[in-house]
Amino acid sequence: MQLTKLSSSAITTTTFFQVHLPPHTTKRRVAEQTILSLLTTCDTLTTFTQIHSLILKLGLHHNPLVLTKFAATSSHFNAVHYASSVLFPNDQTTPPPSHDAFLFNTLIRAFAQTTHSKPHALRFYNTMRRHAVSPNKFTFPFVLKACAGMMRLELGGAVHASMVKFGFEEDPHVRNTLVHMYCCCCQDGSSGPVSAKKVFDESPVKDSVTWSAMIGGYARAGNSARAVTLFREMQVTGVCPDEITMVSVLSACADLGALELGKWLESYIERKNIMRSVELCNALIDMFAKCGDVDRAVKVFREMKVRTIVSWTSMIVGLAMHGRGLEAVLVFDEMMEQGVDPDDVAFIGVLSACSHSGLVDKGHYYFNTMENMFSIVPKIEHYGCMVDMLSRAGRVNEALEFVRAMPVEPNQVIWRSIVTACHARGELKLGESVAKELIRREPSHESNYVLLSNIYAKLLRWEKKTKVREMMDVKGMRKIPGSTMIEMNNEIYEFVAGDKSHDQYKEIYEMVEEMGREIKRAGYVPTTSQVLLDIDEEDKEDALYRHSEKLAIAFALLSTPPGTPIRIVKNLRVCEDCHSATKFISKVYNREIVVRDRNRFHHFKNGLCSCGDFW
DNA sequence: ATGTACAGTT
Repeated sequence: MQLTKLSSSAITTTTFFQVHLPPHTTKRRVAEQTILSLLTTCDTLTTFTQIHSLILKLGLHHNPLVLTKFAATSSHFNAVHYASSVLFPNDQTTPPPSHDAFLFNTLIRAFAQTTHSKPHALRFYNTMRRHAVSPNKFTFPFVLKACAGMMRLELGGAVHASMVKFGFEEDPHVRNTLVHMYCCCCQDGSSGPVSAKKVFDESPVKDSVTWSAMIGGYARAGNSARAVTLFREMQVTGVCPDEITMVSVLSACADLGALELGKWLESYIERKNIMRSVELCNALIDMFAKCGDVDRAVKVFREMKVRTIVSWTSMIVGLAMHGRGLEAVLVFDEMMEQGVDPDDVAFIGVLSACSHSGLVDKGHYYFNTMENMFSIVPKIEHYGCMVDMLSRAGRVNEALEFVRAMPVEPNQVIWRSIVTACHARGELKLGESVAKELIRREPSHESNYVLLSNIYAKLLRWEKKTKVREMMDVKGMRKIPGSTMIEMNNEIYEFVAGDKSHDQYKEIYEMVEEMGREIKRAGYVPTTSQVLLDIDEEDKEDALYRHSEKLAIAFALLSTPPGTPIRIVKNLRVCEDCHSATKFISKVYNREIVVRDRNRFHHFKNGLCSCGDFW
């Protein structure tokens, strides 16, 4: 019998032979083997359905091996009803006595690992409990993983309680997954991974997985400083980090924009012989780009032997972030030439590269390519990139036409990018009406008020501007305070506007005064129109001098030898005045100043900025 | 069992 030759087309032949096989013969073992192999190569739902009926016809649905394999395969097709009918063929409520925890575990694991099947993993866990099948220590990691993927905190907590009841809370595997579950479930909460930290702290034995889960949890929750601190604590305890720990630490480092830390991490990876997996290299590319050393990111990228779509996308986004949009699209083309198909994220990357570098024609080309060549249906983000691209290029009317023609409902992000363009291009009447509409629809979003207030400032309508300000006060809203971070001697310093918490604050303010005098002599004129307060011009200049990035730059000028490049990281977009002042500072003090904005870099050198004032 | 890229902006 040549039934081991397997493919979809072999099914019919196989069916023909197998249905006629008498039970309990040696041939029956062949049947079992055949089914198992067929399940391995099963790649379409149709094939899977055929195998399903085959199993039932052959009475193999009591065979634990076949059952287990079938259950696992069913998750690929989200075929929960098939799995149920094989598990409980006669009676949907009572499983045969042969169904033990192992079988349910297989099923739960299979569904927990497939993105869209996680609810079914929980369903089978409930079924298991309903039938009083006792879970064992292998059950919990799978169930917790499903809870983590669906961010079901309450459910996760209940599973935790039942885990304690069954006495598995001491198992290191289970505990690690528990930490991970609590980390994943708290991501939308403001309190951070508190429950996870509690389990973490109470774990008597912590291995690299325990630490990775916790560090990754802080990094994903946006608490990057805490993630890095935890990594330092890990080193003290002597547990050696693995490449997965390092990916999380690098991601936190990228978020902080701490280049010195990042360089140290790379040498640490080298020193400890930590495996440079593709994911680790991807994290390095992202980190170097977001910390301002995009050339080093390119170096890592070029030295990689195997690249994934994430590697290419990180490189494209990295280059775009530094205003090197042309290089970014070249990398995108190179990727396609090498036969790597871009995904939707890669297209977001290349479209935003076009948008930030004014490459309107290329943007249109890639947008069309996405649908025509790769059959990727554009999402709201892709439309957003296109609207932003047209708006930035000063083609506000075309942007509006694009919005009208697109098949999805525009969201607030898209309207805000139009208002920003109106502000920059002097289309103030249009900007005002769109901003008002935004406030009407989304009254709790601070940035809508700020946008409207900026437009009134440009129109010199101070009374209206004050009114907007009052609306914000009534609702108890505040502008997010701007802050600037700078790395100096292995410390990270953070400045906010008018900050006086620094030890050397007097010297810093004197330096700011001096900087102001020097750059004015070189031709700098303060841009006072952006100051939100309705005060006289001289006070406005004063308010500008207190901006956090000027404080950080003054601190850097005081603390580093002449000629050293200065790197700072802002939490918001750089303001017009600081952008202009920094250009003059780079010339007058002969310093290269690298500023990381909320979403991109400005390299100031000799009075010019890499963004070409296009940002 | 733990990990990487993602439109606008204050």
